[in-house]
Amino acid sequence: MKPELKVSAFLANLPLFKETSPEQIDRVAQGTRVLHFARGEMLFHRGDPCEGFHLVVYGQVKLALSSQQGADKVVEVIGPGMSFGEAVMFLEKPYPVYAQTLSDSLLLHVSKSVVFAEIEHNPQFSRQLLGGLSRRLHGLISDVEAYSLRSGTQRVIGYLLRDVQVSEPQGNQGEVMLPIGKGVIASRLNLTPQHFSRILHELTAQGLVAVDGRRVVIADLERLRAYD
Amino acid sequence: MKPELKVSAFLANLPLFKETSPEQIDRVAQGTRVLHFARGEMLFHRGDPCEGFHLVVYGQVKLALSSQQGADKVVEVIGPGMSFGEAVMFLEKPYPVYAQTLSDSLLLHVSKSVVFAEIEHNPQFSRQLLGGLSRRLHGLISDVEAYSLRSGTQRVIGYLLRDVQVSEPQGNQGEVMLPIGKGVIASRLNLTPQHFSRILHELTAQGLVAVDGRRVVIADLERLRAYD
DNA sequence: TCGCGCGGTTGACCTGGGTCAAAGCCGTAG
DNA sequence: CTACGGCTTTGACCCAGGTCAACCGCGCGA
Repeated sequence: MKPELKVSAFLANLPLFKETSPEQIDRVAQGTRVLHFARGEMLFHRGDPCEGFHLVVYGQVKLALSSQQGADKVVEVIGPGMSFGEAVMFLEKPYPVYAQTLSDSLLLHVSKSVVFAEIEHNPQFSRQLLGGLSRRLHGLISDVEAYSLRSGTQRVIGYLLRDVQVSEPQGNQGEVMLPIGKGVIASRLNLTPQHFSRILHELTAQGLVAVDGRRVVIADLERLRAYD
Repeated sequence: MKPELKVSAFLANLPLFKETSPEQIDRVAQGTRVLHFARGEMLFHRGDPCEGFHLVVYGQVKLALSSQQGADKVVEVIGPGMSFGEAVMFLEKPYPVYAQTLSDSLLLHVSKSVVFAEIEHNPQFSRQLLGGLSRRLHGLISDVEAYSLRSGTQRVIGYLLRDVQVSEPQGNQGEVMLPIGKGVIASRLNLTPQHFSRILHELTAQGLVAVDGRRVVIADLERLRAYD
């Protein structure tokens, strides 16, 4: 299989291109590179210029801010099927965050020029982009909401409830497999690792959850939702 | 002057439409209503469905989150020439924030349908929208950065430095006229009014600024920038 | 097998900023 | 002029969450 075909196939499977015709996908594929990164590699630093946007085929990428005091803050964790960096592409500014893989990852990089060309004569694509940016924006709004008017415990509960797999329908039990290390989740939730650990401990003490490594069993979904 | 002409004229003067042709503007004007609000009026509540987006001709609008405990959090203050609500338009979700005027305001409301129609055959317009959303997104990222890794004092300083008018070029003095009440600014910066007041007091005590009602004189721009 | 390193946990202590309460400080409508 | 209501400030106190430091436990490479 030729590399370009593989790229087209990858693109076609991504949500962003689900309404895009094969010919259009082929055009985009012309400006797309396949990238392979090992865990912990840096995709770009804050301040780097932006040449396009990224799509995750498999693996995980964290977007984070770093302050001069060495304290980092994870803004977002990007998983398979998701994209990042579109917004930066449309401004004349450098990246405001850095990006680093959390596990070995396969990414696609779509160049700025082909995106701009596609916008020019493909309204579907524009709509998809607008939808994607809007979704990200909403996510950030709810992050701001969480950071400003919810306690650490409430943020942790919110995080667990978002990803919970309910065991039986209408059941009061559930389970979450944490997809990433606890330190990363803590930072994502604006907590120190210590504080995160303590919150989990406290929830355990109250019989709401049971933690075993990365596996979190929700013992009382009802009470967890009602937590004030 | 016919109302539609007035609408077209308003639209033509807004940044969002600066690259848009008169015919296109006229089309958009078909789906645009002029709205007048007195200070303190509610434009929409959190949870309301979204029928289009808003543009501010004159006046000020705050976008804010309200929690059940009655504590509100101002997400953004929108001034003349700026728009809001575009992102919500592209999702099937209701407004995540509420909007309220901070002063008597003249707004335009552009209906969803005319925006979607325009996207269909006007790539310039799509690009403008993408640019606008991207700018908003960047703003939110830097808000998140400020909230998570900067102290209250640093956020206040950042706010002052963003809007400062330097008296003489290369001067070490400057001045800021606060455009809105201190309580609103405090909330915008994720501070209580009390804390905000104390910070200003502290900066005054250190000889960095002088506060007189809504007028803030920056006495030592140098040292204020270097504040750690 | 051992040792080392990293991610996570625990404990003790501290502080930035929130809370509650009361007192100015205007501007405006009587 | 006066009184009332909305901001803003001040003071006293408190607590969620951060900091510093030690420790644990598991996986991995030599």
